[in-house]
Amino acid sequence: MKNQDVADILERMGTLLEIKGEIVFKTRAYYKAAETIAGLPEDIETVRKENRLTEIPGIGKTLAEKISQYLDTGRMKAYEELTKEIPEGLLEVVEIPSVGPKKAKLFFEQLKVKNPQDLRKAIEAGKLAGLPGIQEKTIENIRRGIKIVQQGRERMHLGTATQVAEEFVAALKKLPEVNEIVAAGSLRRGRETVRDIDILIDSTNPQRVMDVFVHLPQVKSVNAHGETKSSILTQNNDQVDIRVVEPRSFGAALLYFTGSKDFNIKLRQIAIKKEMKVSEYGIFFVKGGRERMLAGKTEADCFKALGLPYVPPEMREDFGAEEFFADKNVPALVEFKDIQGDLHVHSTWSDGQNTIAEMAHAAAAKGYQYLALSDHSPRLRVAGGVTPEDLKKKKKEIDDLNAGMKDFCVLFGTEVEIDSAGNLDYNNTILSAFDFVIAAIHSGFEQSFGQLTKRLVKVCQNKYVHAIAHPTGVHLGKREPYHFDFQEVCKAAVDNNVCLEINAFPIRLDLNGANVYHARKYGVKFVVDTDAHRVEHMDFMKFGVTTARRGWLTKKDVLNTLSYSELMKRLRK
DNA sequence: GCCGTTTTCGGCCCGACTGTTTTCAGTCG
Repeated sequence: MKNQDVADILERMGTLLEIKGEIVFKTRAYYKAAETIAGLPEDIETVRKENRLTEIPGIGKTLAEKISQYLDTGRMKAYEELTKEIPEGLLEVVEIPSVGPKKAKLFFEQLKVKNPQDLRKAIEAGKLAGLPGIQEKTIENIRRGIKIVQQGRERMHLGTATQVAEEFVAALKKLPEVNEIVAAGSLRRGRETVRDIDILIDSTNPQRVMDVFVHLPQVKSVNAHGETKSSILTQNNDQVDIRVVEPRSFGAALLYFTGSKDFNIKLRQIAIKKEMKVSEYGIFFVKGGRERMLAGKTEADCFKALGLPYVPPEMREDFGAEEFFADKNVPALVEFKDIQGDLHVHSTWSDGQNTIAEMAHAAAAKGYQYLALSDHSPRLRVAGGVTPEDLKKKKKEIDDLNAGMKDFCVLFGTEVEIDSAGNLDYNNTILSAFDFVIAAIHSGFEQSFGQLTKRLVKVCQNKYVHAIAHPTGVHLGKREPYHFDFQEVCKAAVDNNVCLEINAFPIRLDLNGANVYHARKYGVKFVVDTDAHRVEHMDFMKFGVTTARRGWLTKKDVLNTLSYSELMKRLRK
C-alpha cells in the first residue's frame, strides 16, 4: 500500500506551492487530493493499474499523471523541480505556530532562511526586525512558536483528552454566567487521538467567561484572548480553545466546532446549492445580499433546515459522508446502554490487579449480565499466563462465585496467544472447555505481510476461537499497526463466524473507527471489550462504544449487546 | 488544479483574532 506515501508527497507539494505564492485554489486541490487518497479504502496501485485514478474525486488529468509517475518510478518530477525553487526545509518552518506560508516566503527571500534552525539564528541575530509587517510582538510569537515545536506537542489519547476537557468544563460550569457547556471538536467525535480540546459555551456574558478561563490555575500561557474566543496551553502543553456564543446560535456553533473540517465544508457546499449559508452563527437563507436566519438553536434544527438527517458526531468524518448525504439515511447506532457485558478482562490469575470476585462485582454493579475473565495463556510469560493445571482451579473459583451471584454470570474465558505460525497456546481439548476464547498476537509483529495474514486467517479457522483481540496491534503514539491483508482476514472472520474486537483501552482503540467502518462492509461482527487489568479500567467501555459508532455499528453488529442466554447460544458454535 | 442536472469558464467554506496599520493581511481552526 503506497496510499500514505502518495498522500504525503501531494500534501508537501501543496504546502510548497502555497509558500511559492500559488493561488489558494490550486494548493487546496493538492491538499484535498492528499486527504482523499490517505482515506481511500483500496490500494492506490490497483486503482492506477486499472486506469481509474481520475475516478477518484478531486483527481483530474494532471494529478493522475503525477501520481502515476510517482508509482511507476518512485519519484515525482514536478515535486523535485519545485524543491529546487522552494527548499523542503521550509515545510518545517510553516509548522511553527504564527508562521505561515507568507512569512516563510518572506524570510526565505529576504534572509535566505531555509529551515527552522536558520530562522532561530536569524532571530538571535536580530535580522527579523525591520522586515515589512514584522514588529517586536511577531518576533516574540515566533520565538515562542519555535519552542513549542521543539517540545513537540503530540496528540493526546482519547482518555487523556476526556480528562483534561472534564476539568475545564467542571471549572467553568460553576460560573452563573454559563448556561450550557460542551466539549466539542474531535473529542466529541470520539477520535482515537485528539490534538486540542475545543469547548463551546452558551453565555450572555462572554467577556466574564473569557477572563475566568485564561486565569484558571491549569493555564500556563495564553495564545489568544478575544471577546468570544480564547486559546491557552495547559501546564502539559495541551491546547484548549473556548468559544462563547449566544443561545440562538448554540446549535450552529456546536455543529461548526465539532467538525470535522471536511464535514463542515461538505455541509456548506450543500447549503450553497440551496441558496443557503452555514456559519457558526446559524443556517441562513441568502438572496440578493440579504440574509434570513433559518436555524441555529440546536444541531437538530440545523440539519433539518438543510434538508438532512441528524448525523451523530461520531459519523462526521470523511469516510462514509457521501453515503448519508446521498441516501438521507442514518443507521441507528449502537449505544452504551445496549452493552450487556465485557468479554475481555483480566484478573490476578494473569496480570490483572483485581481478583475475579472483585471484577465480577464491579461488572454487576454496572448493570452488566455477564463478564468473561479472559486471562492470558502461558506463552505470554511477562503477563503470568495461566497454566493448564491452574485453569482447573480458576474454573472452580468461577463456578463457586457463580453459585453465589444473582442475575449475573462470570464466563470462563481466555486471551490465548497466537504463535508465529498461527497456532494457539492451548490445545483444542483445553480450548473446548472455555465459554469464551479470544485469540491475540503479542509477538512477531515484524513478520511479512503474507505471514501475518496467514497467521490470522489460520486462527479464524480454529473452531474454538470466538474472536480476535486488538486485531492490528497498534499502540497509539508508540507502535504502528502490523501489516496484514485486512480484507482477507475480515473474510476469514466472516466465513468462520469469528468476531473482531474493538478494544476500548485508550492506548489501543483497535480496531479504530475507519477499520470498523470497512470491516462492517465485509459483513464482520464485533465484540467491544475493555481489556481491563483492574476494576477502574472497565470504565473504558464508553470509548469502545464510541469507536463502534464511528464505524457505523448498530446493536446487531455487536455480540456483547446480546442477553446472557442469547450470548451462550451464539458462543456454542 | 478540479469541476459542471443552469456552467468547458469562473467559481472554489466561513469567520475570529492578532499585529500591523488606519483598512487589512496573515494565521488559524
